[in-house]
Order: sequence, then structure tokens, then C-alpha cells
Amino acid sequence: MPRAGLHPDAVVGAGAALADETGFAALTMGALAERLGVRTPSLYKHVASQEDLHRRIAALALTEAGDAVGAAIQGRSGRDALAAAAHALRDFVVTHPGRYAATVGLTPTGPDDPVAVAAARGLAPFEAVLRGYDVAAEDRVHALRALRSVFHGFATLEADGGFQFSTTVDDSFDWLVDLVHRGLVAAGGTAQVPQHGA
Amino acid sequence: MPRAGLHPDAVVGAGAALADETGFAALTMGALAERLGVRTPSLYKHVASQEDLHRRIAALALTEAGDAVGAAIQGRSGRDALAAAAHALRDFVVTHPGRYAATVGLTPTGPDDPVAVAAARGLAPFEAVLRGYDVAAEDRVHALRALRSVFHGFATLEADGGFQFSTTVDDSFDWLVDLVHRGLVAAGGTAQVPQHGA
DNA sequence: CACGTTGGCTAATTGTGATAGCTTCTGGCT
DNA sequence: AGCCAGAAGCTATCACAATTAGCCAACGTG
Repeated sequence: MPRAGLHPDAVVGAGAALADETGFAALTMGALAERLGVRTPSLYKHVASQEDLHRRIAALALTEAGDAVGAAIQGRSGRDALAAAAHALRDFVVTHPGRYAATVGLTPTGPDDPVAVAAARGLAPFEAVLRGYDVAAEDRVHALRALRSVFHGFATLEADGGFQFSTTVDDSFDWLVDLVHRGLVAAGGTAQVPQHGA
Repeated sequence: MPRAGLHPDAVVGAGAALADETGFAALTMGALAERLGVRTPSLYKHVASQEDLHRRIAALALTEAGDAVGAAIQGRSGRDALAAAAHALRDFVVTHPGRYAATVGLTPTGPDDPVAVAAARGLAPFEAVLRGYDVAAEDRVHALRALRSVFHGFATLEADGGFQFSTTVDDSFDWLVDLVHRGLVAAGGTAQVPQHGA
């Protein structure tokens, strides 16, 4: 009997893909095992439990999302960077709804929790975006949380089909980005001319 | 054997309370039955399924949240109304995390879905808040969605323990409210548009 | 007080997560 | 080449949660 040659990352990756295709709620150990051509208990050789699987998928999603956002803001700053970051995140969530859904409702166990680490990494590009605005040092945490709340909120609502007139959702998103931009500019009192790394 | 004298609303109310106390994930039919002093199958005389229960709890939460926000903005307008509404919603989510968690991940089946109706009702106070700002008629939908995204995002992140330094979360929230306020004011053009781009 | 309706129960089914313990493949070492 | 330890599968089995079927007792109404 030949071996399937699995390995934790393969299981997590397949789980994330399956969640994207069939919905996070349908991500059952049995379904995942079937997709991998293996019996259910075999999965437990690679992940400790379903919750462990969820957390690993969440960490993967946060890392991927952060990388996508990071790539999107390359060479941009100020409002351009903000818009690029926002759209990159939204695109990621729309394209990978299942794995992103794994990230909600997770309480990080501590600062060394892989989920927390991945979340921090996913947040880094947004810190970079903020550097294009004149936000006081002591307000950086608040501004970062604001960005997170805004775009996470919009993305999850959209992914859950929470907006009724789907035709205008794109416009709403652009409007939201503008709202945040205006709020950030006004926060500094001075409009810093976008200059990356300045 | 005396009857328990249950009734759908009692089941939904108890379910919401149980979810608040033990977490939405722990809201099992068995646990709810035990709390009501009844056997599990008896619940099915009052709710059609667990999903039905979830939807009813969600509708209850949205209605209650909307009422709380509506009460909070009485006699206020402009920035005061915005701040009052935001804090009322946040307080509700913090106080009733379980029932609010029931509202995420629900796709309304149609415009007559009780969940959709309750959501619309819960949104009404925010429309009222927006009337205190000079937002163009065609932008009202966008502005409403923005408010929803912002405060829903913050509330869910906070409820999930997603913010690391809990001591400053209150400040972050106030800062977020200010950010939105500034963005809304600048949207109308009535107030000081900061020297963005000179 | 008869009686239909309703609300509760027990019993049983199904699906899912998880563990135990056996077996077999694989890769390194002699 | 052949041996052996450990990893990676498997079958069998539990536990537990949701749900349904079908029975029976309590309640309200005539």
C-alpha cells in the first residue's frame, strides 16, 4: 500500500483550498481526508485536532493576505498606498473566503501563538501605509486598529452577503477608502505629501 | 408530570442568554435543553432546527442592538449622536457577545427574512445619525455601509480578543469614532477640509 | 367529562471528531 | 543486502450532537 506522502503543510493547504471552494463550515475532517485520498484518522498524524487545523489555516490566510497587501503597496504611498492595500485585502477575501473565515472568532493564546505572529505579519503592510500619513506616534496603535476594523468589517460583511444591492458594493468600498483617507489626513492636521519612507 | 410551559420566544431568549454566558460555540441543543429543564428533542416543538434557533437569536440581537442605539441617540445629533451610537453598539456587543456572534456569517435568504428585517431595523438609528451630516443623497448607502463596516469590524475584533493591549482599546475606539467623524464632515464639504494636497 | 391539540418523553439514526492499537512503508546504518 | 526504529497509514470503536419517529400525558374547550 503506497503512502500518500502527506505532511502538515499539505494538509493545511488542502484544507484552506477546500474551505475556499465549499465554505468554511463544510470543512470537515472527513471531507478533507477524502480530498487527500486518505482516511479520516490519518489526518491526525499531521494536525493535532480540527481546531489546530483551523488555527493553521488562519495563520496561512493572514500570512498570505499580508503578503498580498505588501506586494500591492510596493512603490506607492499616501492615498495610493491606502487604496491599493484596501483593494488587495478585499480581493484576497473575495478570492479566498473560506480560509479568511478561519481567522474570525479566534482568540490568540499568547504573543508567541502562530496565529498572533501571522496576524502581526499581516498587519505590517498597514503600518507601512500609515507611515504615509502624519499620525502622532501615540496614535499609531489606534490608527492601525482603525484600519483593521474598517477593512475587516467590510470584507466580512461582504463575504457574508450582508450588503443588499450588490451592484453598488464597489462604489461603497471606494467611498469607504476615501472616508478613511479623509479621516487620516485630518488626524494629522497637516497633509503630509506622500513620500514613501520619509 | 407538569409541563414546562415553553414557547418559542422563551427558547430563543434562553438560547441568547446561554450564548452570552458560555459563548456562541457552546450553544448546543443539549445545553439549552438542560437550562430549560427539558429534554433535547422537546426543543424541536418550538424551533425547527439549530439553524432556525441561530437565526432567531440573530434577529433578536439585531433588534435589541438597534433599540439600544436608537435610545442612545435620542436628543443628540452630529458628532454627539455618532459617538453615542457607536458606544451604544459597542456596549451591547461587549455585554451580549454570544447573541451578537449569532449575527455573523448569516446570509439572509431574502428581503422578507426575519433576519433581514431585524437588520434593517437595527440599521435605522445609523441612518438617523447620518442625517446629522451633510452627505449627498446618492452617497447615503455608502456612508451607511461604512458605519456598519467600521463598528461591526471593531466590535467583532474586540469580542474575539483580537486587540493585544487591552488597556488602550477604549482610546482606540474613541479615536476611531473621531476618524469617522472627520471623514464624514469632509465628505459633505461643510466643514474644514484640511489642507489635503494644499 | 370527552376529546382533539399540544408539549413533553424515550428510543433510535446519522454524522462528525477523536483515540487506540495494529500494520506496513521508508530511510538510515551496519 | 538486510535490519530496525519511527513515521504514516489503516480498521475498529467511542463519545457526543443534531435530528426524527412515535408514544403518551397534560391542557383547554365544548
